[in-house]
Amino acid sequence: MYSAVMSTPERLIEATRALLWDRGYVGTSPKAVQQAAGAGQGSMYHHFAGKSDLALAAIRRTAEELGAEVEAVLGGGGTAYSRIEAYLLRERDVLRGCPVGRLTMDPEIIADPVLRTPVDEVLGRVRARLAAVVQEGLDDGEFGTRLDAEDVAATILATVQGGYVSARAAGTRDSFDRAVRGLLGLLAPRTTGH
Amino acid sequence: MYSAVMSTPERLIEATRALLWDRGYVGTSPKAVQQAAGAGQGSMYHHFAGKSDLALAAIRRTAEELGAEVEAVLGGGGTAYSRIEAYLLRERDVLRGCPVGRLTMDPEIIADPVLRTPVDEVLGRVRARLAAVVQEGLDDGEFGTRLDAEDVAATILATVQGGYVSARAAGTRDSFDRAVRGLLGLLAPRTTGH
DNA sequence: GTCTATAGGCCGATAGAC
DNA sequence: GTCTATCGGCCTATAGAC
Repeated sequence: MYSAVMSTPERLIEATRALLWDRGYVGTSPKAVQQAAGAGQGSMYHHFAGKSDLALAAIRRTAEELGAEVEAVLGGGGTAYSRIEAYLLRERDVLRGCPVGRLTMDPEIIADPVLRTPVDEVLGRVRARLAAVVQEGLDDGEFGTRLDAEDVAATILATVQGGYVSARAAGTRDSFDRAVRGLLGLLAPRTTGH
Repeated sequence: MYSAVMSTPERLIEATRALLWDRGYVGTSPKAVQQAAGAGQGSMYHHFAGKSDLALAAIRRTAEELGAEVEAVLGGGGTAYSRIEAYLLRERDVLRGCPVGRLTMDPEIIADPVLRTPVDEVLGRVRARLAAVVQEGLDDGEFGTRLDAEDVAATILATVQGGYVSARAAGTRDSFDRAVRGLLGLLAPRTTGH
């Protein structure tokens, strides 16, 4: 139940965001949204055309928020390695998973270009931002040679997204943390050679 | 609709496996299973106690199959690197995602220990198998030094699971392939040093 | 803007005939 | 084993009063 200081549309969007995160699109019903938002049936349909319209507003906001958070971490100062480390180690509710990545498992979202687009766009932006940082690191000789920045960026994003999967399967964030440590180990500047 | 040469329970399990893969647990209804299996309502409830019982049979079989496939690839000959490469490059229906990993996004599966256990177990076994191969590679000096085999194994599994997420978001397998290439680049024996 | 009433259909399951 | 009938409840809206 969201605070009454928020407008009804606001509360509906926030309730939908939380439900999409936890239960996905298929598992989220208008009725559940209304109850969580403290709004009536007629009220919801007055402000939004229907379930998919409400989901679109929720997804857009979640995507926007994620994009801003990632930019805040990757746009900071320090070496490329330290910024990637900061991205990988940033606070996460690991067992809850990624509010955006989770949506890719929903067939109805993947099948609908309107709903899929914001999901595709943020993940694409995160990947591009990671690639830029990796490229900086390559230019500065921070990482091993002969690496492709776009490829490594895809690996970093995938490690995070897949880390959630492992962690949720196990019921503990342990495997997420392991995956991140493993990746950092592979990325780490090897000053001693081998 | 599954071939009539299969018994009714067989057809029900196979239909459930396909639906769980594509639509998840929440998105899979007994009615849809019956139609796909060509079985009636009463028939389904005669062979299985209900939706979760049927899902359990389906999940167990899918998990078993995945475990065997992974073992076939990782248990083969060649260097550790080449076996990991074979695992990463094995044929996959990338846009369909992982039939096991997908289930971790289902709150009802994660919340039910009976349904979650087979999911947790296979992914755990895959990770352990990967770790053994990585350790062999470390012992043979194939990889950079100072790496933890368990951590790297978690990274490999996560890259695959997360690769599916990226690919489904984009609607193309491209980012999956990139993530894999990036990981192989990071793992690659660097004979030239840097 | 919000409410209640109503709709047709699916949900997951049970009962009992054949 | 498989069938049809039936269940209470939820799904996603729509309609129209207030």
